[in-house]
Amino acid sequence: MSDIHLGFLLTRSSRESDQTEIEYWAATDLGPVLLRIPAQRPLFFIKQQNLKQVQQILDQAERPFEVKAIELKTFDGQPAAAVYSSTSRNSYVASRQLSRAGIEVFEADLRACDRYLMERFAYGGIAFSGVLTQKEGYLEAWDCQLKPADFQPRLKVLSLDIECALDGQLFSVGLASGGRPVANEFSEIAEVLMIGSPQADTDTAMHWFQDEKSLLLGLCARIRTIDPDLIIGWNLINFDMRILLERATKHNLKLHIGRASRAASWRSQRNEPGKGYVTIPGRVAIDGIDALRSATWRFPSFSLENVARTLLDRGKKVEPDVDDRFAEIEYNFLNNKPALAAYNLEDCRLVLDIFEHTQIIEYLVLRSQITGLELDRSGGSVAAFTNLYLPRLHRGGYVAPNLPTVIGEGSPGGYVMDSKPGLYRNVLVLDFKSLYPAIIRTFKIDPMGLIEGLAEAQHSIPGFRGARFHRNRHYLPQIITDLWLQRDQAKHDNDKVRSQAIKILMNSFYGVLGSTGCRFYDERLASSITMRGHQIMQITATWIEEQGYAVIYGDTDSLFVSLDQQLPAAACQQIGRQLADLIDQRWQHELRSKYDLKSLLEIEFETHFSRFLMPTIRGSEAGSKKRYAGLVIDSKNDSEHIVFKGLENVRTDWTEVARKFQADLFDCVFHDRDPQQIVRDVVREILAGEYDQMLVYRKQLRRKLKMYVKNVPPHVRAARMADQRNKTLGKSLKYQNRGWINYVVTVNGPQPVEYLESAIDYSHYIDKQIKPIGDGVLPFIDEDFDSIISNQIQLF
DNA sequence: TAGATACGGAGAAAGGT
DNA sequence: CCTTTCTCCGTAT
Repeated sequence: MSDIHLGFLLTRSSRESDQTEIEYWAATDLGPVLLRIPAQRPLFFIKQQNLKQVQQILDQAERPFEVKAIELKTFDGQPAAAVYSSTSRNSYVASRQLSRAGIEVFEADLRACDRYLMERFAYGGIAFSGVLTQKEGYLEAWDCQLKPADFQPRLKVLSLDIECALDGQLFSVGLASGGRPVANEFSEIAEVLMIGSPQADTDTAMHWFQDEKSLLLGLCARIRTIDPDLIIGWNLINFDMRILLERATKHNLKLHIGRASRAASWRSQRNEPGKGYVTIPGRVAIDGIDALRSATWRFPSFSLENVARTLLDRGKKVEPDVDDRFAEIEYNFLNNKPALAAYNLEDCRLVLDIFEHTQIIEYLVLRSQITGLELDRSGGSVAAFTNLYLPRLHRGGYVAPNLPTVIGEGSPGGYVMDSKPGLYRNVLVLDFKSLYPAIIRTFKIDPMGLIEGLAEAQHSIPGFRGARFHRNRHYLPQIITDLWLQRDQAKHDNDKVRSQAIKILMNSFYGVLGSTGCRFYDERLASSITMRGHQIMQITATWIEEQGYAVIYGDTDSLFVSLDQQLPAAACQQIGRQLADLIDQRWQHELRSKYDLKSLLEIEFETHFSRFLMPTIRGSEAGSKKRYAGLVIDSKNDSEHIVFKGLENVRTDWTEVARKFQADLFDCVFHDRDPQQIVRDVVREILAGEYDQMLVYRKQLRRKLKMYVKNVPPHVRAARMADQRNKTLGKSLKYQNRGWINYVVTVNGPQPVEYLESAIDYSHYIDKQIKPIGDGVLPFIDEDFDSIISNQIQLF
């Protein structure tokens, strides 16, 4: 049979022998298919001016190659030639030799399996033809042709979680699946593989193994039988998979959990031993933490307990100490295997439910379909941009440039206005919708367009830092326009996942062009975006002021407009809409007359704050930036809420008591109530010990504990004290390698909550957590923190 | 297995008197 | 002892 089939790409790799063969595993409606594409000739590019020298150097190396002049040219206008090799290895060696000889090579870093897809614009979904052969558990397509297609895969998802001793020795492995994840094709699987003699009294389906080695072999067999497309877990790669691979190595085993019984392998991250990437041929291993982060989910803690509790309202109340947890697992392994099995399986289920709740697989699949990135790839903005841009650039007649070697002065960021501090009534916020993508579309910002625009200076569009952009020869504006339309459609369809995936991608383009890790980096590109943004903001602000309204603040793409105090809400809303219309029209006119361009800038009236506070910088008269609060009234629901930006209330490194106090205080002030009582109350209650639980500081240790040498901040002092105690008590050290620390300030300095031994320093909290918040607001209503609490302060 | 810059505040360290 | 600078964290966009 040689029909056309549809599939979704799971994994990609090259096999090297005397030739390079590309292999893709795809999920299809016929089950897993291995696509084999033999005899690929990896290539890179050189300049034709170096042809002779290249021939000479490569002839000496006695590796087969072929050099061919081609129609493409480099960004500096030189004609290019392609250098083909028989294998990736030979191609790599040849490019290295040439580089060492001072000859510039282009696109030598692209993997054959990535280039093949890229050049065909194949992103996730594919159609393939070729003869299908039935193999054991999968189909194989030999020498197939491949092209892009829309295909929604139905993926088989398996959740995996291991339990082990502190030293990594395995106790059990839980496997779960079921109807809960939307995309999941499995019927219910819920089982635990455990070391030990068979026991009858478990509620869980068990597989028993006599030792670790047979457990590992049993797990491999079980996974091959279940045959999932995705294996998911919590910290799956750097914990479960790493340990499974380490234990397998210890027993001289390979972990044959891949399709076609192939072995999983591990590659360590540079400079980060113990962290890395796992490759399982035919299957994708997805860590829930990385996946949620990549979709911009944020939690104060990404522990499974906390995320499950937050999203599912399930999970344990208190997170046990690591040592206690391992101790309990070990105790249960020895004395209560049913309990261990139940615990093991529950974690698998929590992960499944989190995946379902967040629709994270749907997000990853969409991202893969839009960008061509692998499902398990986190980050990858540069790679996504390259996938989209490079093949188009080839069609435009250019080979891609290399990473920048010299970096100049860089590019400015967003424009942040000086603010006018004060307590206001009726403040409007106007926001440019996706400002940077809109600038790219409007002003035709594009890597190739820059080259061509400079060459044709007369009719091109001016940018900044000497840039000029071609009016027609460009790709990025169209790529963004396509995404923009798709996003509008997704919004119209109420498809939040799709809309979110597109938004993240569009917003990453500007960052990529300003990143030296991207081969298309050019200061003139990033500056032409941000500096145009500055200009747009400043001009728009003058237009608003011409209408008689005060602009009191603005940041990057938003402007804050103060209206008359007396205006009713409906009138404010109307002014907001009128201003937005006026601004859109003026930009249309302005850009048409000045540059003969169609403005795609769009400003939206986003928020009406009925009350608003713009604070001053602490200890200064100047208005603050990136810090404000406002009261929004939702007339539909007859409800209201206060929006905090940048202030202590939204900062996780401030104590709960401070955050709550700030919320209460703003509530008072925005409703014209006298705040004296709540100020006095909070001070009295802190001193009375009524808030002790809310006085905990929580802060990240963003580097290794040893690396804090230049100074020792409080959270580091607390962490060092904790691990000192852990050491004396023979417990494992918790803070050496980054992480979070909870501490309390005592009369003897900061102390970790788990080893709190001195009295809490209440005066510290009043002085450093309550007073600064009072001082930030009270002067605006002619009150003063110190005077309000003057008779209480004598207490200490 | 490389998106960006701008900003504020606390507290330690360094520097001046 | 007081002021300035530096380090660190978390945040806005």
